[in-house]
Amino acid sequence: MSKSDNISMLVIRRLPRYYRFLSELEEQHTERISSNKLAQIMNVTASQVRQDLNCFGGFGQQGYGYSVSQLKEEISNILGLNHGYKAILIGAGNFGTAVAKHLDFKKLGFELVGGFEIDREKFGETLGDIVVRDEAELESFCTENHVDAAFLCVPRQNVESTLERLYRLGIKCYWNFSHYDISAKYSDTVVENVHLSDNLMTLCYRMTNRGEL
Amino acid sequence: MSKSDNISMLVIRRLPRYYRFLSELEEQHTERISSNKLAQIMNVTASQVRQDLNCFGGFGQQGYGYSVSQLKEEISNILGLNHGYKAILIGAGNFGTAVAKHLDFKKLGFELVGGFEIDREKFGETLGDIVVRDEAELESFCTENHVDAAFLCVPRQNVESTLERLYRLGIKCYWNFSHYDISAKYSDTVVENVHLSDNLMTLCYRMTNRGEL
DNA sequence: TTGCGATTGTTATATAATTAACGAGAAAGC
DNA sequence: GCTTTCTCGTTAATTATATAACAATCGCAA
Repeated sequence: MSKSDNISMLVIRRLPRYYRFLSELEEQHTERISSNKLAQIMNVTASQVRQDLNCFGGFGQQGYGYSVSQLKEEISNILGLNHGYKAILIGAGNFGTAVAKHLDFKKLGFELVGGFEIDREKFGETLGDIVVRDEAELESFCTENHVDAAFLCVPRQNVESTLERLYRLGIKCYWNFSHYDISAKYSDTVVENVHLSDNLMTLCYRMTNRGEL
Repeated sequence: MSKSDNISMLVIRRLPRYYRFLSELEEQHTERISSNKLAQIMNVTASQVRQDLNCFGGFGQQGYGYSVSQLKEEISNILGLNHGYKAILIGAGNFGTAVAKHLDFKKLGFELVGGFEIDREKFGETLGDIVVRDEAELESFCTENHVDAAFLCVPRQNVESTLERLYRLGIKCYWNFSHYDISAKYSDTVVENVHLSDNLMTLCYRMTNRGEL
């Protein structure tokens, strides 16, 4: 499928950004775009745009540029946004709720199929498309329903035990909101972390040392 | 203050992670740690640990290693976690609420001093330490109170106008949760983005291509 | 249908980041 | 107090990433 089998994570992490800008261009009914113009809008170099895209194939045409809709489609395929991976939400607290309600998972390659909580007061609550279940039902649910990934929105002290249960159930893909490093512990997993605290500390650093920018 | 004035963002972004692991070590009453052991726990190389830390100073001692509490303190100072920057929350929807309630800003270098919303039903609501105000009061509030940064939790279509108002008020440090690229537009700002959609798409890619890991 | 301007894909170069190597200095044991 | 072991700080080597350069190719106009 891909030209090279060894594509840098840096390139991968830029793909959603390309996708985002291409979506905007499409909304504005722009049909074609050159690497130069795209680079200008995105505040990067044209070289990088061309080289990034060429990791996956020659989507452009000399003298013309790239077709916005076609390129967007290609990136969507590369990312696998059409897969509709089945995901469950673990933890329906403030964050879990916000995540479940806020995002359009269908457009992001996923389908949210269930949510689990410890707090019995929340059982039966509806969050977007899903219903909050008793966390004790996790095992039965996952054996009856195919689940590809878990969105971890539990407090840090509960992560390790939850993780062990999920791992035993064969669920090894995590979107991790908790203040805990999964990847440092389990190596055969796929983890994307959203470490909000880390991110905010970085902002703090940059505010403190902003003279150097 | 720092040995070199040109420290890579990659190093900076690793600092909160060091801080996190050092906090854990401190909780376990570990007094000293070698770069080797720390690297092992964090799943990185010892070389990187030593070189990262040495960007800011020689905090260790040959034959001994690093003092956990001292090193943690040093990193805290480097990040500027003691500053207590005054921040306001823009948008008290699902995400804004979750962010305001969930995080311990004091420990992260900030103090949340106000929240603003369009939806009048939310005016007067309490979120953690703050009260939700009418967004129309933004200008008066910011002239009466010193504000260093804004946490942007508004939907994408409202970002641009909000941003313009904040910028005019002299607030140029943003923690951005919206699906929009500030840094590509304003250059004299400090922005940290939490692009959840981008992050989830990356997870999707990695699940789709996990054979290559 | 021919030629010119535009823009890609790709190769070469420059820059940055990571890892390895090692000398110097401190602690701990004898 | 001497020696051995540890472990840092730092410099050197390697690897990875980003930028620049340019030939090949295509649309478009004359």
